[in-house]
Amino acid sequence: MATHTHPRQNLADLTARLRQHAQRITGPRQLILEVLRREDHPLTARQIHGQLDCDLATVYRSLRLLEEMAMVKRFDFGDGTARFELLGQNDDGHHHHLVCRECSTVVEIGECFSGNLEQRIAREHGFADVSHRLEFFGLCPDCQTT
Amino acid sequence: MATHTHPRQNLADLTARLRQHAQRITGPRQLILEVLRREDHPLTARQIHGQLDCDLATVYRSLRLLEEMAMVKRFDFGDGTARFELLGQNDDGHHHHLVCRECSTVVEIGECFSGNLEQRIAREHGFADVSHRLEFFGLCPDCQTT
DNA sequence: CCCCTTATTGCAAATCATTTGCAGATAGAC
DNA sequence: GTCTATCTGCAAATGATTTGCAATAAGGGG
Repeated sequence: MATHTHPRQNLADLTARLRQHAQRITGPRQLILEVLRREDHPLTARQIHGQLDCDLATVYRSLRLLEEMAMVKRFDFGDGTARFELLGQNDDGHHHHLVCRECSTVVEIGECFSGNLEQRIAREHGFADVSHRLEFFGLCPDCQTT
Repeated sequence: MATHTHPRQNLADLTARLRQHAQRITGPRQLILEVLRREDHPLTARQIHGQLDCDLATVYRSLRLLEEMAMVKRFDFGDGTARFELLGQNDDGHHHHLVCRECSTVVEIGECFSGNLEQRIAREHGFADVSHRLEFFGLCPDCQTT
């Protein structure tokens, strides 16, 4: 798959998708979608909350809802804080990141190793429905001089 | 406490490595090493603590110390709880796991995709010292029927 | 061995991310 | 506008992990 730079989706589409799932279009939910739409990096619940004017608990609840309806995808960079990205209409969101160990800059990685390895691993161990989580860590150009 | 059949390293070696780092050989630390040595899958701090008789905080502190001196490796299965495995003398511990989404059974995966992808990603984005974290998730044989 | 210094432990309280209970607010159907 | 199930805000609860501090023990020196 090429890079998964998801085309900016307009709010109307987003709210339409929300409505499809028989959920209410509330102020906080629209605001959260707007924030996610304008950023192209994974954001933490706290970062999202910082740009909004609603309760943190509501942000968490909304993100969970949006995740369940496949409108956002949760990523885990291993620092104990979840990050969220908006998903395109027919995007399963499968991609990876390259994260700077120093400044936490995030680069999106479109490519992924071939599914062969995954399938072989599943078969060898009798597992079904196998997926994977892969993230890269390193020092970004800016942090290498230090 | 039963001495099991897969003790890869003896306690003497482990304490020697501890001593090399000018750290004290305390009861809790030896006990933690014993527990890790007899298991061959990653354990949470709480699980380790359950087999011991010392404070949970001490387990966390010891694990952190052992991790810093490269005697144990920390893994993150994305469930918000760190797991730890004992490392061999010259083992960097780089390997992956296949985790059952239902029962959390863990299978160790020896192989890894070629470093080419990692190197290309590093070069393309100007990152240095790039590493990766990769874990597989699926349904183990036992959980497929249920 | 005993002593002494310093690392380490136990315990309780503190953090941090995230969740949950509940009463009051509100979106959307009628 | 009314009505009702869904939300939201707020506060308190969770669960993993960390930290402050006084009491304790490890290992070197005598």
